[in-house]
Amino acid sequence: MGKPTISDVAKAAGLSVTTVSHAFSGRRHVDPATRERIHAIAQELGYHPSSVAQQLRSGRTGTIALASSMPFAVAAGPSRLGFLMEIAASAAMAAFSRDIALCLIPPQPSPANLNQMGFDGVILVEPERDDPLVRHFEARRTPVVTIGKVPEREDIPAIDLYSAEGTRLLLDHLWENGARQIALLTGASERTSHLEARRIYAEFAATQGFSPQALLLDEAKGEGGAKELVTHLLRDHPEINGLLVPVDAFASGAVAAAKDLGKSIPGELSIATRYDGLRAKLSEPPLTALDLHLSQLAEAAVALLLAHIEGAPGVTPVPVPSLVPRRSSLRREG
Amino acid sequence: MGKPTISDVAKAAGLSVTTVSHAFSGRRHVDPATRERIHAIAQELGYHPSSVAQQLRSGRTGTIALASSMPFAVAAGPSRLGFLMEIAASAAMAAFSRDIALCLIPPQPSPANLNQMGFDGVILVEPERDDPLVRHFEARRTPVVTIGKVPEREDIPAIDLYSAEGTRLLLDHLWENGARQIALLTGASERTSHLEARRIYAEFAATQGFSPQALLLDEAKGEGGAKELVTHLLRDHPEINGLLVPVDAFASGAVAAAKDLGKSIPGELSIATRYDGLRAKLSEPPLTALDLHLSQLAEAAVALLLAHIEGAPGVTPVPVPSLVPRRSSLRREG
DNA sequence: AACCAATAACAAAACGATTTGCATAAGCAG
DNA sequence: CTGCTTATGCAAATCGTTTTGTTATTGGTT
Repeated sequence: MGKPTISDVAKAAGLSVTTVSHAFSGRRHVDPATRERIHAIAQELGYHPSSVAQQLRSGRTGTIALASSMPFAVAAGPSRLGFLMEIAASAAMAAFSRDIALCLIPPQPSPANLNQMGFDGVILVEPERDDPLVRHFEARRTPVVTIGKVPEREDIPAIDLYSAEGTRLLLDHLWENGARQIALLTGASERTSHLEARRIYAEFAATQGFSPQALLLDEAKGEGGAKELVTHLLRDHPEINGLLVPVDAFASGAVAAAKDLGKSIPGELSIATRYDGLRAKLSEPPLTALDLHLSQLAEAAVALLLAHIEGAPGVTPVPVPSLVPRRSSLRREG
Repeated sequence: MGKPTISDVAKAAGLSVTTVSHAFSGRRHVDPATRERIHAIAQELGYHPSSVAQQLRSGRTGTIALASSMPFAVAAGPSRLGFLMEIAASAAMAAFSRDIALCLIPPQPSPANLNQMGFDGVILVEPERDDPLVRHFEARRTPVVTIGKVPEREDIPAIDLYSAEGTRLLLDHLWENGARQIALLTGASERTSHLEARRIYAEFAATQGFSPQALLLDEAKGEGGAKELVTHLLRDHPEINGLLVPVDAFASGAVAAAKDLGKSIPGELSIATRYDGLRAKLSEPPLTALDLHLSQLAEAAVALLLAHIEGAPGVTPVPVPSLVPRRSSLRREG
């Protein structure tokens, strides 16, 4: 025999299921003595209301999901500790404090896979233009909010990553610390953070009067691809003495390339990246990066999503990134 | 008008819901032409079967949960990057590849909180004796497997963390690298990993013939508590030249204490910890630790849980920890 | 022409709760 | 004794599927 149901309890108590239901939900008055008895019997039987049945009735699952459209190589990475997991931890806390569970959706799920699960809403991390997951959930009328805007979709509620501001912080820092020919390497996909980085970079180069070198690389190529690309870049353009590489996996590759070429960091080449994760911290030398305040962003995203589910508009202010200067870009005196 | 239901589709197609259901599930034959038409209409209406309704019918939610009974201070930690998240990432992948979603349950949930959500099973990380979460899920007849055995509960399927073996590895290493008076600091809770560490440590001290110094500390006290405790320990027992501190937050505290006292690491004091996470890697000096092969354990746990849900016994072999020697304990030549 | 098997679709009963509208009984004022 | 509340509890509909048992309809055999 499986788990006891409400009617098992009703039967055992000699009452109707209605009364038992009311005794549990408190939506209507039931005689205190009866309620007491019902609870005792339920306890004894080990009865607990089925959440699935409640969900069916109420139309709410009490579950939200967290997904990333980034390729696995970047999103999870070899050490599995990254951006996404940092957000996941905070989001789980934030959701849970509101009596909501958080489901993890690993990178690049098959649509068939996703259909099986019911969420009240989804937080999507760093979506790209025409993101397939956005399409998927919109088709299903599942509310979506994103961390990082969906390009050209101002209508989708989003937590701003302030990529323009962050990029500016990093470029200014590199410049102030003596880099005069700065190159940029971003992911090739059309995510807001990359788009903004390229835009701000172009502006910056124009303002400071150096000739821009902006490279794109497929994110799935990971560290190895970046190493190869940067090796060529540095060989072809020996004048480059600063490198902005927002994708941290790429930054690791860039460091490796510089080492291979015998370029000292930051002596001959300054490097900065975006996400201050394991890679930035453990790099030799450690990489200048941004504190994106991910845990606050995650909390804000949860709040925004829940507001969106409720139909409330809701604007959540979030912090702007701050600079974490490290050895990879500290000023050379020469 | 809410989301379209199966009967909306049936109505639009002039068919019965039965036929539509079969057209989707393929459990019975429906005329290819009709099926085609049904799919077209469903597509147009934006219909997708409600997973909640399917769950109610099938009795399966297709969701498992991951929970830890560790206090937040240890489990999530300041950086939110730890043990648990590393397991979470791998478990999510493993679950997803089997068409199952993984729900994150943050540390120390309220029981009321848990009731709302329906899982087919739960993976519990490092439970302690009489763990409240174990009790909770057992009362609900929700299948549970653990990573790290539940003390005195051989009946609960578990993925072995091989704490005895790991402890022995670390102790042998410390000894071989010159530590002769080794103290032990574990969490005060009764988790298998602590219990085994204490047991093996006692054996080891007896065998090697040094006088054991085994300290306990409430896990919630975190790094600060450990620093204070270790400061006293080192002051009272200047002969101690090795320290085994499995809880990485405590290990950070121990390093801080040693530095405050002006003890050089590893010159005057060798330190080793268990989990090779951010703390161990970023510590100065970096800490000798164990590679617990968490991602393999997580996968094994998922497999074990699913087997358990199916009612199959199933034994999953898992790897034994391996040593990651670092500067904090490298042999001094003196 | 009668019979049987296969095909295509349907009606209705689950799954386990919540919710609404009623029914019965008791208490009390007039 | 009638009428009106208040206190209890129940029956039945509902949520959106899946599944089982059945009914027509067809085509092929003898």
